[in-house]
Amino acid sequence: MSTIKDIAAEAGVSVMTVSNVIHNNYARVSPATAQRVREIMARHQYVPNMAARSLISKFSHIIAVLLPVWHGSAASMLLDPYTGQLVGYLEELLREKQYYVMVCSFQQADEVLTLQQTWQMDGMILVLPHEDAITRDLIQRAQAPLVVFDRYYEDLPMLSVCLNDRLGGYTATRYLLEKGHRKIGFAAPTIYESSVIQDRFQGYLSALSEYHLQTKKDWLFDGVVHQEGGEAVAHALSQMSDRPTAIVATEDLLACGILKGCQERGMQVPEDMSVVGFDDSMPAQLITPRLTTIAQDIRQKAATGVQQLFHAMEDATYRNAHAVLDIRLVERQSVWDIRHAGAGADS
Amino acid sequence: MSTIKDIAAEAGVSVMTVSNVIHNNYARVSPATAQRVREIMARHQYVPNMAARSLISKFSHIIAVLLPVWHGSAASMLLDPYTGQLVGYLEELLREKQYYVMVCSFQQADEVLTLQQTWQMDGMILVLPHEDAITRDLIQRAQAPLVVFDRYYEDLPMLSVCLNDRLGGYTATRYLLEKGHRKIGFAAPTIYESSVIQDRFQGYLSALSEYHLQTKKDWLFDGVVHQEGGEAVAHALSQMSDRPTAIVATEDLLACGILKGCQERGMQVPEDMSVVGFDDSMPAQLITPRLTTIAQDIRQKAATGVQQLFHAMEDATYRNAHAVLDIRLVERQSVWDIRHAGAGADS
DNA sequence: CTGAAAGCGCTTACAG
DNA sequence: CTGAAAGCGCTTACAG
Repeated sequence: MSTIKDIAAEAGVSVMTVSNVIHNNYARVSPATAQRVREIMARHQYVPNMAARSLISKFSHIIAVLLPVWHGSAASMLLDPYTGQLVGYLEELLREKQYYVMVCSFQQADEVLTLQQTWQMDGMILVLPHEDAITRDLIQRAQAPLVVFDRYYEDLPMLSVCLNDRLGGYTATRYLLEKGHRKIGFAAPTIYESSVIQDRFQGYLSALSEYHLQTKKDWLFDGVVHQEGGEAVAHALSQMSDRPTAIVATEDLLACGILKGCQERGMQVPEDMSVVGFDDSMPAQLITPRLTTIAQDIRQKAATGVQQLFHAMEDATYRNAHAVLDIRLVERQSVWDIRHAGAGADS
Repeated sequence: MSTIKDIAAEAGVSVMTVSNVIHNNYARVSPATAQRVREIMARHQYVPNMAARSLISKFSHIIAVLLPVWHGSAASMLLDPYTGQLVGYLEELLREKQYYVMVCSFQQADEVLTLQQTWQMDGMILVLPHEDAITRDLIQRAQAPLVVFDRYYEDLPMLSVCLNDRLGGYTATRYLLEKGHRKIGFAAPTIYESSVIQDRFQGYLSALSEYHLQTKKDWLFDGVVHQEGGEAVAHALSQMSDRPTAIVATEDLLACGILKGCQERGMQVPEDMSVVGFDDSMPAQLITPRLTTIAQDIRQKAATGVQQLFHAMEDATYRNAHAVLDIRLVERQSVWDIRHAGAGADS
């Protein structure tokens, strides 16, 4: 609870000398004085007050991790294993750089702008962006550098970190095609509203077209989220006369719901229904059969976003950059090889 | 970016009048003035600077959510579905009360104390406490109200929110006994170091003793965490000559790992190995068979902790309270009824 | 190498 | 009902 003033008094120097010691301005303070002041600070367990520092220096070392509120409840977001992990890595990386992280759920862009001003936040990170309108609004009106994960807009200068989602959709679909599948469906929380899902969808379509195949309207499942969404897809599939033999799902939990729902409706998985997921998050290893999925390196993704953010905080002209990270297919057991009645894959 | 000074100048009043308008001190400012000032603030989108406010008022409205770093990596903590959900609810509840939440991973109590002083944090919440030594140190040296989830020490004044863990362990075990099981094992991340797990273990033992049964050293699995831990348990079980027919696991993910590991080693689940989990978190519904588990109301738990915290922030004498929340058994399909060869449970 | 002074944006007694 | 003044803990030019 001691202040810079107390330290200065005890050391018999001015407060500005103490300040210089704190900031290691060696040019401005003699080694002997520095040493003495440092000892006194240690003895008093002196901790600088960030409020005072922030008030005068205009930066706070606070980074906001922004969590959009979906469907009225803020709590669900960290339940999502992918988001939880991403936020965990972000905290770890930011802390290493001596920054503080505030997690803030929000519904409207205005709330974020207010928050940013309230604390003079140095930067912001948006994960799991929901509605386009709000996200665009935020990007355009943000008063501090903002990095957006998993969404981009070509017509807006912005900092984004995405996967090579087109390749992801393509790779998942291509893999199914190579295993002999010709009737392949696609399931996503929202096919047409998110750039990322749109890209995965385009990848899916382009893989199909390489085989001169087309999708079928019935095989497109839009607006399905998490396990419940997947189970709804399974229900729809079970009712279908001309059923696909495989589904590309844009989220592991969704893929798991499909697998589980199909099993519970008497289908064999993967024999009767193959599924490829996305993310390689915790549920992928939990489900039976273990999920074949498009994996991403979440730690690297977090690190890339943090890099962009710090670059932007140092350089006011750096306000438009799009990082596109690699994906890779992780083969497990959720895809049936229908060319010959062999097992899907072993791993 | 406008300040209270700008607003005051434009309104032709003193800054203190503006301050009174902001704080709704109706006794100290005429309605007409208040109205005029309010309009000007709205037009300028005036947002008070918390750093300045905090500097002078000694409180910050910041609550720290403290995440202990396990095994060197900070990121894993939010991966845990229970923790992720708890943190999500905490953020939601604190935000409703107009508080800001900083998530901070830490390794030593000192880091937390420094952090608290740095930002003059009003309160702190510790989830997922790890080592007793560090946790006790923190409790004793904290300079602001601290609420601890899922751990308590009887010899220390502290604020804690736990489950009725003894009842939880008892209920899980008793349920297995009633289904005819007589050889029942127990698996936990750490049986002897955590008060919570110790309570569950006591509950387990007391249910056994009601049936005049004892546990066996081989059937106690200590130090097993998450799915990998569960798979290690399954491996050990598969090698065992005198194997238990059921396991009480103190964490859903651990329970899932046991189920999955047993399946992969050729056992039938639940026929050859029954499992009861703890938490009723997301994995419980994902695994096949769906997990019978001791459920807790995480939202209520979060709310109880927040209540304690605010009580403590308002009343400096409130520094010792232990909330014990109810549990309930959720019957699903992971327990086999071995009295007659019927199915375990239907739901 | 060291210090006195001004000031960041706000609130809190104290006067009127 | 309204204001002038002091000050929270710190940093930033400016002098010496």
